Amino acid sequence: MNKAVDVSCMCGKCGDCPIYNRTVCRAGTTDAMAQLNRIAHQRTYPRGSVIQAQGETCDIVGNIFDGVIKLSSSSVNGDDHIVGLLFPSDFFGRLFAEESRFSYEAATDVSLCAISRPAFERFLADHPEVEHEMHKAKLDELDAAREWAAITNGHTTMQRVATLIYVFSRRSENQHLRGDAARHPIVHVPLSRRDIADYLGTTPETLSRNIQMLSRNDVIRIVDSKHFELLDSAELIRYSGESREDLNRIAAH
Amino acid sequence: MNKAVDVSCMCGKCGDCPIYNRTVCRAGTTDAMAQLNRIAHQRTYPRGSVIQAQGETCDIVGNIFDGVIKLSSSSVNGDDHIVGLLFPSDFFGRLFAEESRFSYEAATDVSLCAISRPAFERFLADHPEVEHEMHKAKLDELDAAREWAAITNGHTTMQRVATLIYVFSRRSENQHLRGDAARHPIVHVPLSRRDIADYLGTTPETLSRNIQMLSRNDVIRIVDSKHFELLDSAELIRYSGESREDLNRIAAH
DNA sequence: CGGGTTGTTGACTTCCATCAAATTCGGTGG
DNA sequence: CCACCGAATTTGATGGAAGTCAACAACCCG
Repeated sequence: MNKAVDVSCMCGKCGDCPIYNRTVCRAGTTDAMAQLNRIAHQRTYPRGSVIQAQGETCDIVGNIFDGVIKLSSSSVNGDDHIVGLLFPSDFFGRLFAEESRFSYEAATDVSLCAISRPAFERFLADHPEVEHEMHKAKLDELDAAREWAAITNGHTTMQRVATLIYVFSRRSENQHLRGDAARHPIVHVPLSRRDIADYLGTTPETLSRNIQMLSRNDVIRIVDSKHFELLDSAELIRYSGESREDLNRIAAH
Repeated sequence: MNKAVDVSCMCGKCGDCPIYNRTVCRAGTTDAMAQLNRIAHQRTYPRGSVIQAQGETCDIVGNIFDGVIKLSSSSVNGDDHIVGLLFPSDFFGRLFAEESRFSYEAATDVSLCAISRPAFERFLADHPEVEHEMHKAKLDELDAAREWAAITNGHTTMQRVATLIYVFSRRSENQHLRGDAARHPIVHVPLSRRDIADYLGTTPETLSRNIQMLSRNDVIRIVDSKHFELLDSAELIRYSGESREDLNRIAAH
């Protein structure tokens, strides 16, 4: 197998690309990356826009550059359920399928590297070492999806809420904290209450009650609707009903 | 890419293999299959035995020949959740990972073609066209897992029960029906009530109540605890809260 | 023929979805 | 800058679905 070379991302402006060190961008050789650069292009979507609708033909795939994409399935009755969230450096889109079973929607403003699906499939056929990396990443994603399914099922809403906040606290850990280092970390959850509720399989009302409860019990402080100060990490873990190790494994994604 | 040849299954006794026409056994060339035959071997597990424990090193992978494997995640409190079921011709095991996040247990007596994981990974490295097929199969599995997660979340227990029975009715459709063709189909659900409950994210008690309810309303007739006569398919679909098309897509797996 | 497992039924309680109303927030134009 | 509007969030009150505890029946297997 060719040695992977740490080269530029396929987005085309890779000097300052923050996500260059993952899956696709890491596995390919310099030649492969050059090839990718020719077929990839940057795009942005405003919050709320649909990148790929459920049941439509799958046109594009790619890497998320910035923002959060929600992967959701909506049934006939109008109530939809979010089955996954995609973050920067995650791959989005459905390879090797004509139509998408889920919709990909921008939960925040999103910018991404897009590639035409057929073009990327041809690229993968030429570069099995890249497909191998994609395959491994998908196996991890499958494990994560199942792990999340196990959580949303066997647990109370409060446990799910606590788990979510903890996972997001780990995710935003390496970002700049407001104020001095001695302060408690600020957790940023860039989703609306409705989106969080859809992800956790509950309603905005019940979600709000649980968040307020955590606040009343001094586990978190609500800075604004999308920012929480984490006052008592150990207590949050207790509310989640999971062990710290399990939580960290989930957060690792 | 090499042309796929419709050859024998890797289990080694392929003349009468009932599952030869899927993923691995279909994608490889004759040479590849011969190579597989050398490293694969048949094995059987009695009902209830653990094929691969959660957190243990992943030794073996392979194809299921007969029986049902449950893929479950158990938390510290002892309550475990079934995150997936694997049927004949499904691939089991976790490639490219040192330890398994889930346990693979025989829900019924199981016989399978087993291959050492490292040996199979070397095989895949030599045969990218087979890895490509594995990759595609996993993408389908990921979709199915997410679809199931959406079902277990947004729906009532009765809807989940109805969905499960319908899916199993489609699955056992091509098997021999008892009695004459005019009779209603017999649905075989080879799982214990506890396993079904764990899969649906409920309790044996609630599950039992719902099954009895379907029986009282003449949707099904309970032949014995694992066999149901499907009296009114349309009514079952109504109870499931899904459209017939969605159900069939789910059943297609 | 017992004893243990599995499945069913009943009574009670808790959690959460629902409906409804109040409040806050974000943006827009005066 | 402030007033205003609509959307998002929070709070309150209520009913229903389902989990829990407990007892019982059916089944399997030695």
